[in-house]
Amino acid sequence: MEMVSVLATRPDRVQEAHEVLKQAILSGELSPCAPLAQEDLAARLGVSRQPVSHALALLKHQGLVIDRGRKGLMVAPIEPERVLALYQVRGALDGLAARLAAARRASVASLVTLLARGATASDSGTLDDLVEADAAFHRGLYEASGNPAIAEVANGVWPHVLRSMRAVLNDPDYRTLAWQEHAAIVAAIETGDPDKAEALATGHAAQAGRSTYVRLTTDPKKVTGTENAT
Amino acid sequence: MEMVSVLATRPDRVQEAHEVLKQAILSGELSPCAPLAQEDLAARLGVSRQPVSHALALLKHQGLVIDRGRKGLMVAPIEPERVLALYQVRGALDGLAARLAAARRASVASLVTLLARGATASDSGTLDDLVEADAAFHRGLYEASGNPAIAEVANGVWPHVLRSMRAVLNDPDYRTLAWQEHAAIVAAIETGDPDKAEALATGHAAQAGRSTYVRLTTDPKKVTGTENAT
DNA sequence: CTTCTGAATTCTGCATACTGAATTCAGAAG
DNA sequence: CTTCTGAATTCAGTATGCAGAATTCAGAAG
Repeated sequence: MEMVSVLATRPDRVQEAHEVLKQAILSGELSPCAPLAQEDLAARLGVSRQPVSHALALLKHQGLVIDRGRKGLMVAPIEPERVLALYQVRGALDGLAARLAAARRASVASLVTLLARGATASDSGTLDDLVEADAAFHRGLYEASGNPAIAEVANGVWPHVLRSMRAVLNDPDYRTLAWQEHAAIVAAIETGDPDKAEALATGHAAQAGRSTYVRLTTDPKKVTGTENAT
Repeated sequence: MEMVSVLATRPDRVQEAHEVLKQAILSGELSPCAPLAQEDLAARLGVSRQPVSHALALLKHQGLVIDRGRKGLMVAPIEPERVLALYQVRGALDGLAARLAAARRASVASLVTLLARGATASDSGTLDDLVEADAAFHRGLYEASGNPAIAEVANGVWPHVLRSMRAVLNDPDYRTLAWQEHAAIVAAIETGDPDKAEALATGHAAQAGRSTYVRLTTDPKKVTGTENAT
């Protein structure tokens, strides 16, 4: 007789710290290159240093936090070249997902819904809404592929992408283009054209990568912030 | 005046535990579904439970270790479907790497060396040599791509691939085929044919994935072991 | 002989304490 | 005024200790 506490599931301090810190980094609340002192973070989160240490180790493994010589850790800087490289990888993953989805004639119902949400967010949403709508669409794409490993691997890439995404989504022109491309991908999937779907998805990522790269190298001030968040 | 201890670099107990446990899992020394008790592992490694706990958290994040209900953790089982899915992802990454390498006309000198090593290992090497030669070739491919993000992301995939690789590499016929395909990829890169290089690399991964899948579903005994290692 | 109940055992997660190293600041020498 | 040396401080890593939860085993009831 097992009493699996499906309810009353406590969020695990390590996981909680991990999530909070991750979000803080992704949202920019913790600026790139911001120093990360275990004691300080532990105090802010109301826990001891131990779970914080665990969480930082996870973040380091993810590449969101890097070793600063010996002065402990710091939030990883956003390097345009690295972001570009990651967008290329994302392109390969998106391409595979789109190809598989088209090949298996996956239902595009949920993707269409996500397209609608994106259109709405594109017009009258906050920046956070836009970012979330974009991420949600791509998650939907991964799901439509039927290959769960794609989403798993992509989970390691997206955090880095999200950090720089705010920069491009500020551009209304890009927003429109992005969702047109999203729609085209869905159309190709619905048609059942794997080659086209893959090409469109890969091209979309390449386009997004280039736009982001330009933004990052043009407005370096947007990513060079060094001040701490409260 | 900074005294960076480039020398006398102590391996960090957490990192050490992580590496040791990871290797133990990859080599099969720790069988799939083997229970992992912190105390036990700590005693074996001669450290306290803390670094072990950290290392296990990392492994869990990597998917090499999973939560067993409430009975702590256990070595992740090898699920054929999951391996197949991962091989598909690997194919996308390898394809991208090969494409980029061909497009930039990367030097194939190191890859040729790796091919030679593979041929040698294929004839007169141990299983470990074969696995290492294979992994080394693909690392070389990622490096030739000039995109460091590929290797980073692939690092998350390969551990899972390596776990099941021993199964296929036992087959002499497959060994020969694999290194023929490797050679073909290198040739396409040298020729500077991105499309061909990508297709060959993707195809190679697909082939390897299928072979592995067949092996795993045919000889389930090879991956169902439950006994502990000393 | 099977089953239910309760107590002991085991184990993980978290906190606190300690150690060792590295940075930083202060004071003295040039 | 600059620079070098040494001591204090800060901080990460590790170990140990504690508390909560769950499993398991033993004993009794049916």
